Amino acid sequence: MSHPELSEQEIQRRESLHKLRELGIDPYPAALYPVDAFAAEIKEKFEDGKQVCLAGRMLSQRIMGKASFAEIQDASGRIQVYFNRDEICPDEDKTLYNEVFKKLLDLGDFIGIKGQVFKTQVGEISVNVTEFTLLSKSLRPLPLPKTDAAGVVHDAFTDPELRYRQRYVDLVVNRQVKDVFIKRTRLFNAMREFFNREGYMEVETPILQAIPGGASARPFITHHNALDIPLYMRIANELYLKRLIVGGFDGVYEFSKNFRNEGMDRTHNPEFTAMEIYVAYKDYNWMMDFTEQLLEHCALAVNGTTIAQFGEHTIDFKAPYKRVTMRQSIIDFTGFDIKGKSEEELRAAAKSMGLEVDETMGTGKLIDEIFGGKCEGNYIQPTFITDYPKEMSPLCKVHRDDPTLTERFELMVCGKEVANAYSELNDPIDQRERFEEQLKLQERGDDEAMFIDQDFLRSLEYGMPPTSGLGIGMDRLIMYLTNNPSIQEVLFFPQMRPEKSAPKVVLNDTEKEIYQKIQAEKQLLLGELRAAFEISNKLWDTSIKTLTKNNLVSVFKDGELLLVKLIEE
RNA sequence: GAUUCCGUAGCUCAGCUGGUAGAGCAAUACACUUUUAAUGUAUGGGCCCUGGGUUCGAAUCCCAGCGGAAUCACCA
Repeated sequence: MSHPELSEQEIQRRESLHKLRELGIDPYPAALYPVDAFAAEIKEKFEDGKQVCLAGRMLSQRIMGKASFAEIQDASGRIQVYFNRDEICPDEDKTLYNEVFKKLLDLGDFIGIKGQVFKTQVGEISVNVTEFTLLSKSLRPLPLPKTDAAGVVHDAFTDPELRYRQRYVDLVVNRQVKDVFIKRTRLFNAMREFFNREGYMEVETPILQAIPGGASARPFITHHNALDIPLYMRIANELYLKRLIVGGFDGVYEFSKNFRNEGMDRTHNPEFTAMEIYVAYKDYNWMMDFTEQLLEHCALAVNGTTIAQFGEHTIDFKAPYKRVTMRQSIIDFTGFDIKGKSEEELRAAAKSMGLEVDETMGTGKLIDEIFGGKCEGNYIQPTFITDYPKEMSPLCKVHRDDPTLTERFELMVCGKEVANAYSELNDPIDQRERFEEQLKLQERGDDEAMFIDQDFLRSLEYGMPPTSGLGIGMDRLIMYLTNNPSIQEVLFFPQMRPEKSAPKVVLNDTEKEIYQKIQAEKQLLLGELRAAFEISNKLWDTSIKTLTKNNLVSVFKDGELLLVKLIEE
C-alpha cells in the first residue's frame, strides 16, 4: 500500500483502519449507538457509580501501561474516561486494550463508551469504561490545542483562512467558536418568539426575483432556462412583504438571506441575513418602541444580560434608546443646519468638511455623506436617528410635519447601522413618482438607484393600510452580541475565494518554455512564437495544443493574422 | 482598488548581516494500574507557497505571481 500524496500520519491511520478490519472490527458500523448521557450533564449532576453510555470524539489519550485516561468530547462538552486493561479485557486475550485502544485508535476517532461514573484520586469526574465501541475512524489528524495549568492555550488553531475553509475542524477544536453559533441560533429563536407572541406570521418570499427591488445594491444575476429570462437573487424582500400586507395580513416577518454583488470585508459578505417585519396600522414611532423592546429581549435571551461588550465599548441594549433627528445630529457634530439648503449649498458644505463629493450626488446622497462621514461613528450606545431626507428613502412615507423629510429611523450601535425602519409609503401615486426620481438618479450615474417594480405599484393601487416596517441586519447584530469584529466569525461558511485558483496543470519542459514566452509577451504572432523555438513540427503542435486545451493561452484570428495570447484569470 | 504584514514538519512557531533545516506538541517504538499540557528513553517526518533573478552558494536578498490577514477606500 503506498499513498505518495498522503502525510505520514494519514498513512498510519489508514493502516490502523486496515488492521482494525483484519481484527473483525468495523470502523464505520451502521448500528445506532444507545447514548443516554452527555459529558456536561454527567459533570453537573455527579452520581457515583451511575451507569452511563456516551459517545463522542476521543481528543486525548494518556496511556500508563495497564491503565489509561482519555478525553471524550460530545456535543455538550468534554469528559475524562478511564480505561483499565483488566476491566476492558477480563480474559486472557488483551488485544482489545493493548492493540485496539492503545495503538489502533487515534485522536479524533468517534467512540462509544459504557461504564460507571466515578471520581479519580485527584477529584476529576470520569467514567470507568467497561466497554467501548469504535463508531467512526478519523483519517486526518486534528489540530489539537492544549491548555496548560496556567490556562494558556498552546498550538491553537487560529489561522483565519484555515478556520473558515475548514469550519468543521474549527468547531471541533475551538469551543468558543461553537458558542458563537449557539448564540446566533438563540438570537433567531428569541426574535421568532417575540414576534410569534404578538401574533405576527413568519412567511417566505421569493429569492429568485425578476426585478431586484426593495433596496439599492448591485444584484447577482442568473438565468432561467425554461422561461429564457434573467432572474436576480434578491437584494431585499421588502416589496414582497408589503404585498402580503396588501393581501390582508396584519403582521408578517421573514428572516431573509439577501445577496449583494459588492465588496467583501469584515462587515460585508455577499450573502447575509436580514430580518424584515411589517405591521399594519402602525407608524415609525410605534416601531421605535417595538424595536427597543425587541432588542432588549434578544440581548437577554442571548447573553442573559442587556449589557454587551464589543471591543473597547460596553453597550447596553436596555430600552429605551435615545432618539435624535438627522438634522439635529448633523448640527451636533458639524454645526451645519441642513434645513432648507439647496444641493449646491450642501455640496459646498460637504466639501468644506473635507468629504469627497461629486456631481452625481443629489441632496439626499450629500446629506447621507455628511452624516456618514461626521456623525454616524459617534453613536456607540443604541440610538435612533430619525427623519431622513426624502431623496434617500424612496419607499418611506413623507414626514407628517415636513415634506422634505421621511418618517424613517435607523438604529445606530457602535457607529454602525443595525436596523432601518419606516412608516411605509402606501400612497401609490407618490410611490410611482419616487421610483421615477430614482430612475433619473440612475440616468445621472448613480448605479445603485432602484429599479421600478410595476407589479408592486399595482398592489399599492389596490390599497395598503398604514404600515410600519423594520429591517435588522442579523449578522451585524450577532457580531455585537458575541463581541466579534468580523462577519466571517458569525457565519458558518463565509464566502472565500475558491481554493487553488491557479491552474494545476503539469506542463513538460517545452510547454513550460513556450508558456513562459507567452507570459512575457502577453500576446504575439503565432508564427513569431513558432520561430522562436527550434523544435519539430509535431512537438510544436502537441505543445501549443496542450496550452490551449488547458485554457492557459488562446489562439485567435485578427483579420489575416493568427495571434496567440495569454489567458489571465 | 491602495498600503502594510504574512506564507518553513500534521499543529503552533523559531531560523540574525546569505553558508548542509530547528523546537514544543502530534506521530512511531519501548516502559509505566488514578493521570491530566501525564512522565521517561529512542525514532521517523520538510517542493522552506510558485516561478524568475542576483550569487560560488538563497528558507534568507531582488522582481513577478498565487494565497491570506490588517488598515483605508467603496458599500444603507
